[in-house]
Amino acid sequence: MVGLIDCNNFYASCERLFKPQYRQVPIVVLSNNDGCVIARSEEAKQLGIPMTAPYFQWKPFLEAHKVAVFSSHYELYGDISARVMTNIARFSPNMEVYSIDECFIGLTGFDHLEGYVENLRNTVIHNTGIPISIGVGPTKVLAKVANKLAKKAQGHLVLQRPEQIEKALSGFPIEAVWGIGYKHAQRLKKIGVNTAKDFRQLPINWVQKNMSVVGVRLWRELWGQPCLPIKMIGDPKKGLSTSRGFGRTTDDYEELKEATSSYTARLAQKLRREKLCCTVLSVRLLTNRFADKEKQVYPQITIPVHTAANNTPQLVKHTLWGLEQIFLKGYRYQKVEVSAFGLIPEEEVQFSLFNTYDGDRLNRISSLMDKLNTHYGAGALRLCSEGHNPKWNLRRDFLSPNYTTDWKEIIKVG
DNA sequence: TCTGGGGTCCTAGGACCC
DNA sequence: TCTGGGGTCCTAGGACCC
Repeated sequence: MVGLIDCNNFYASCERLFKPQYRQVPIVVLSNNDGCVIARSEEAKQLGIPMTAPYFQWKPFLEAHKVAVFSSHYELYGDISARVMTNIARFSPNMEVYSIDECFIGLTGFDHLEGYVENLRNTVIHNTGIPISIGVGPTKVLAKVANKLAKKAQGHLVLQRPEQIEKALSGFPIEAVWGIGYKHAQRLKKIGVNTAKDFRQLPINWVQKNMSVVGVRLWRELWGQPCLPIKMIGDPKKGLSTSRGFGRTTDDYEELKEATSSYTARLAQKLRREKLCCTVLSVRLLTNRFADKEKQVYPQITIPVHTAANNTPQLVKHTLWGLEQIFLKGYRYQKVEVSAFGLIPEEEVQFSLFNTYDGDRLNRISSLMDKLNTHYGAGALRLCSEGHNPKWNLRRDFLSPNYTTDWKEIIKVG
């Protein structure tokens, strides 16, 4: 048996944790750049605010209904997440942290599951203040189903007996099944498949043909045959990327250069934090997909890095070269995306036969920059090519304090 | 003016090899 | 007249997730 635990309205719950005055009020949390709504408290959902509602469009509504608005604050959420996961870990030897607010636990061989998960739930809520829900089933996909149903019930649900599972699936909308996205849901509904039970009744050949092995695994999992194991050790990262909309569009090459430099610097920093070097970089420009009258282009380039690196100056040199190759005049761009692939641990870097750059020196410069930026604040020291006063710094107008990760901002009582 | 950002996995098709 | 077959690697694109 598998349990899926997730935090209810996680970001909103985190914001609420240290602000009792927001316990009963609707809360929304915005994406980077305060672009759109990515988390809502129960009260905000009741008001009918949809996920990814653009903030600028919904601002009047939010104000009218006195909805508390927060910018996303990943330092805080990451820290609270770690607390929740540490608490859960004590309840199973087998745990996969699936995302910042979700994890699977192995429960095979456990007795009295109902009571066990109820106790788990109460303990986590008591120790962290974050509300959670638990669903248990014979497979991951069924645990997901149970979890969704648990939210509507008393916070935990165990699906075990076949007739119990069948009943749950017969009322479970196909688009709510984990792994069925918008496209597949549309296609399935067209042929009369509206629930998880309907999907399970489809001939497996049809599923294989139309939805590949991914669909087949899903189908089997719904029949209680585990195809998705609990992964205790995360796979090594395949890639890292930094991408961000400008909050407007631009056709100015110099500005795109600054944005590319600045995003590459962030990417390099992320690599260094993870002690990884990359052997491949990619740069992509994107026009504004919402401007349907304008011509859309998404030019992209993949750039080899001959000696794996993670120092800022060298990576910037590569991405700026890439930008030069793909830049098309006459379009208004809305976003730059810089990614790193072919990641290898710093200590395993092989030097290229044709190595011509002074890696050591550049690495020392980068680590010095990291130190100074940690001390004086992000962006205190940066490359000239990042520009003087970048207009694409994150907009975070509604940021809450670093309650748990900065002594200066610790909450005061009394 | 404004519409997230960071990931994963799978497939098809092309290039290349012997 | 005939124009292999089996393999690998890479890339682009699609679909999905939180």
